[in-house]
Amino acid sequence: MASKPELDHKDWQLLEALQRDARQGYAELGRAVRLSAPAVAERVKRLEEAGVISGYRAVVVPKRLGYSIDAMIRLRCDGGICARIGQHVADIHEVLDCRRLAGEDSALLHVVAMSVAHLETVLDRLLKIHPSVSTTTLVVLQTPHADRPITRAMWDAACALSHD
Amino acid sequence: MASKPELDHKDWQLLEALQRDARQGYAELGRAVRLSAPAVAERVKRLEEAGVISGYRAVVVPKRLGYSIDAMIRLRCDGGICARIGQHVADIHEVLDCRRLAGEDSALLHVVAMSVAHLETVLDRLLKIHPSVSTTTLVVLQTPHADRPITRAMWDAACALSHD
DNA sequence: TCTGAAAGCCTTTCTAT
DNA sequence: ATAGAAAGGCTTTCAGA
Repeated sequence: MASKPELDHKDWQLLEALQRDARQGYAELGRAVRLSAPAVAERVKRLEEAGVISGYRAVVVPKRLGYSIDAMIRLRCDGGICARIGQHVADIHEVLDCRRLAGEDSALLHVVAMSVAHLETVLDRLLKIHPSVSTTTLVVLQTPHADRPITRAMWDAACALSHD
Repeated sequence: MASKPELDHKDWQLLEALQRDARQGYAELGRAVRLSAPAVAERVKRLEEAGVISGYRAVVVPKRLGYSIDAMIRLRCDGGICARIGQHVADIHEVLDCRRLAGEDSALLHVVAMSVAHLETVLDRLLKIHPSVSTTTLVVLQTPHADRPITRAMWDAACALSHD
């Protein structure tokens, strides 16, 4: 899971281009990296098969669909509950992200809601998971950076620090 | 920013399909939603122009590039610093997400690192922003859900609750 | 692993409804 | 807002290196 596949300069260019716009075609990508379309298609397929690229997603803006509230919810709960937190929130669709943590909090959720009343129903559902569950809700005021791309510059700098 | 554009069933089908795989072509989408390719292209363009779709991204897996550590960092700091937290972390590329919060914490960052030593250098850079900055680091053990799609089922249920 | 060629399909634009 | 038609471009496969 944590291997470092050998990515050359063109692989990085393709990765960066596809993070910028996943709908670019192979011909267009090929022009950008100076490779033929079939060569690009092969490289991209290899990146997918290596698990470096896990998919391609349209980015949907919840605010534009009426979700005016964006919140992060810190959860504390018993070990057994937290170990299965993903299953417990699986059918609460307002939970967009769910991470289990080591540290002060047991888990962290990213939640969207259409109103304060709606947020309240989500919190109620979370508290109903188990009596040991308690929550701290943090409302997002702004998101200066979301899902920034992983770039070659970033990777090179990190490798220099980790020297291996 | 928080309007609810009228999305019909086919718009939702397109949104869901593009969240599943952003590289599908218009012809393929058209077959799925029973619409001609030009009609699909127009609808997708409208969703983009309405800001419902803000872009298309390849999902890159940091672990597969050597980033073995995934952490959430809670920040506390003076108001003036936090108001500009996005700028302050802009050139710390290990920060993939940055949100300013209302509540116990002033901001929350999603950070990746290649090693504990690397994570330490990131923390040091964060603390160097200003003397008022303090951090709480939470290491991610697992991510049962990441960026779940926004679906019509979810939206319908939410609208029923918010009845408007 | 790449290029180049070829077939078939797709995107895009335009027209008309 | 959609379908249909047409031109050009694109994807995909295959051969050859």
